[in-house]
Amino acid sequence: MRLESNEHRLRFAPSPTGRLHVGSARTALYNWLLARHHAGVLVLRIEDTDAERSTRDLEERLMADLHWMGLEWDEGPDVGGPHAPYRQSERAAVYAARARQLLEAGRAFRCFCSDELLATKREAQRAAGEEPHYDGTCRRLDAGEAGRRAQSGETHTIRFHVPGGVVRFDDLVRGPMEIDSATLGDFVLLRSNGVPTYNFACVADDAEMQISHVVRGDDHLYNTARQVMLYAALGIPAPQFAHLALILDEDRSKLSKREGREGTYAYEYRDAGFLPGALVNFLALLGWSSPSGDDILDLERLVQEFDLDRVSKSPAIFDARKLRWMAGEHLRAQPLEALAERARPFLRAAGLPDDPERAAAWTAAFKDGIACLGELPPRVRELLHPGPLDAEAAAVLGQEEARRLLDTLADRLERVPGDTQPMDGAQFKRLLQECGRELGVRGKSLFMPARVALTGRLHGPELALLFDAMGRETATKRIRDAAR
RNA sequence: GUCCCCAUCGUCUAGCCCGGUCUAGGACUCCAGAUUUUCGAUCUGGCAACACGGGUUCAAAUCCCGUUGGGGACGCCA
Repeated sequence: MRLESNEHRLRFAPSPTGRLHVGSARTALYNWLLARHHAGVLVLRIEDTDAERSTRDLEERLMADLHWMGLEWDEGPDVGGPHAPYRQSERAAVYAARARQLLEAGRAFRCFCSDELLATKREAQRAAGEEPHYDGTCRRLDAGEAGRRAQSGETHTIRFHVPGGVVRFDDLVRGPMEIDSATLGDFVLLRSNGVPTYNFACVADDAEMQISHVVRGDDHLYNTARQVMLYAALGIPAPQFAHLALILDEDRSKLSKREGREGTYAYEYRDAGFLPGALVNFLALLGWSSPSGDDILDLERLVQEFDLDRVSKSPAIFDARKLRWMAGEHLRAQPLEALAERARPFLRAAGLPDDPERAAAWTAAFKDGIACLGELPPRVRELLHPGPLDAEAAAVLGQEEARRLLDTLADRLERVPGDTQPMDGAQFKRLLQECGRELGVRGKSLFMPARVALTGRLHGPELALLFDAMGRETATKRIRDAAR
């Protein structure tokens, strides 16, 4: 049962009460990275003690979102493992045993205070400018008497008897921490329905599952103090803790409070066609930096370089612009074929033809200007069905010289039989330049009319790519139409 | 309100632990130029920060204290 001193057993312990949040995604990523970096183990534990809000469906989505990011776990509810079950709702016996242990040792007590009474007291304390917490009423009850009341069916909770004094622990990112337990108050271990609370279940499970490092957001700092006391009372050595500074929204509030706003959940990035490696890369850099100073890092390098010693103590703001840039970089780093394959579902979903060749041509044409695959279909649609010309574009085609050029070009295109001599973008470009030479047109006044004729717009990808993206037939027709 | 945490360009950060090499480096954004075809693409260049006040020291972004600012926690949620 003893843990090897340098063995790393990490865990990610989400509660299935919502989709995977980007903040949680980062926590999951850091845990995963640390486990992989140290050749350790990652445990996925489902903290579904909140029966009201937890659902199996959300649990599955959570796992799907983690998988999308490329994060795998070694032990968990789906894959099993030596410490199964990995769902807290299935581990009641573990918590009951621990609670009994604490009760018998006099480190916990039964509390018969009602919810309403507690709420009233909290309000009063708050109004008096005190830190609102449990006032210890039932702690003074006689244990035997309390036991009898419980026996007779009186509803009660089990609270931990906070011993007082200063709680100390060494945080791997923050250094030595000291928290005065007087600011904590006796907290609930088991609810009146017998279900454990977060802090209790967490400690019982981390201990049982031999977790060596707990890496989580620093909104848990006070919980860690509670948990450290629990470990002590239980006579179990505590794991090492590392508290991550939170990710903040652009308005500097906790990111996880921005429920309902765009870009809050991991799946939104998947649905928008971001490459998972891009989100992972971005999240990794929100609070950690590579010793190399590089920004674009793939999973392999992340695993190789990641460690807690370069994790930042100060909170980071989620900068959607930088993510966009980074996503584009990852997109462009993909081989064209692979990217086109990934693009097909997005084309299909947009009601566009999704055959491999056309997908490849479109992807080639537009990949430089997009950050995610979801941005591809609108561009393809516009290519297929150009809108009306704006004044500036119309002016380009209004030029006499441009018309003559396009007319010549159209003649050439029509003269070469398509089936015997297929033509690609590069050849088209040569043909265009040939026409230009004959008519004495070059530079902007050569390429711009062709661009407008083909797309109806002044800006866009390179002409050769555009030609390939629409195909010879369409291109020829558009050049001819524009020449009239 | 009480307690805790944090503090380098607008943003992510390097440097801070082991003071001098920092006239503070990189990246995103923005701006300019270049690419004798455009661009939200590419390349090059530029703007831009050690929150403030005290110490300590020959010397402080780096160490200490305070102020200010920001964030978090104060549940039978996690």
